[in-house]
Amino acid sequence: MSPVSEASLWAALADPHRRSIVALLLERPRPVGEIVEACGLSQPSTSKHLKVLRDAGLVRVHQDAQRRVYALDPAPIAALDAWLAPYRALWTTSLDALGRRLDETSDDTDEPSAKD
Amino acid sequence: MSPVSEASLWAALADPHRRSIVALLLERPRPVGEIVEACGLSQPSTSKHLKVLRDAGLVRVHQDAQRRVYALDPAPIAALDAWLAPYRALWTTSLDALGRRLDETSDDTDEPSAKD
DNA sequence: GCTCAATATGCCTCTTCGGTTATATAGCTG
DNA sequence: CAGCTATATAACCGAAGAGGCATATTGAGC
Repeated sequence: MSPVSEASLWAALADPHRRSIVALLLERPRPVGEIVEACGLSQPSTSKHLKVLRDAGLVRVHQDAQRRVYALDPAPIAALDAWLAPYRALWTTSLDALGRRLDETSDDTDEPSAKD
Repeated sequence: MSPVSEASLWAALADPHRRSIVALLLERPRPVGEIVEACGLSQPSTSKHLKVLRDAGLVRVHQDAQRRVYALDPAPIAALDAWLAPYRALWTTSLDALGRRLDETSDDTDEPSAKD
């Protein structure tokens, strides 16, 4: 019944520009032109990103004359939240248990930091 | 705070195999061999995925003889949760406000619920 | 020190993805 | 209907990513 696969949801959000768009639409629905301007991308490129977001079910379109107004659809993000749920226990409930786990497995003072 | 870029976190989780690995490690820390078997991938490919996860800060390694035992690190996932926070309001607090928004912009009848 | 076991890396290929330019479509306006 | 505006789609290209095979590395055991 799920109209969109979780895979396409992750794939959609993997791109930083698309996350920006999603963030923009969190504030309020916007027509394409506005998104183009805000993102600094070309119009075709933006349209493609919007298509990916549409296919992932993350946004909905409302046609208003020649304008297409995009709005966020919360459902897929809620699905993300659901995916996250089992992990949330790691830093809320049993932080100590995990702490022990990491502790006994850390010999490695490595920091993968500063990649990007 | 987060030593690793959000971008690499998303990129890491964008791959379904890597999400599988993360899910495996949620149950318990595992050596590479076990992950290889569970994922059905080749050992080199698995090692590469593990490197990506390491670079994203999602996993930590504990060397045990020749074995490398990988364990989940909750911090980056907590960061994901933080990212999600502003959106969470969409389906918890102001569902009605958003409902109106979607309503007036709906040309498509959708169903929530989406698993992989 | 040699060999085996476990894991990581290098190299190569193939596909996917994101961006660009050019063009098509649809609605408005005169 | 002509022309303009707003957006989508197509064709193309270069870059990145994921998988496979072969090989390097490292620790253990004899």
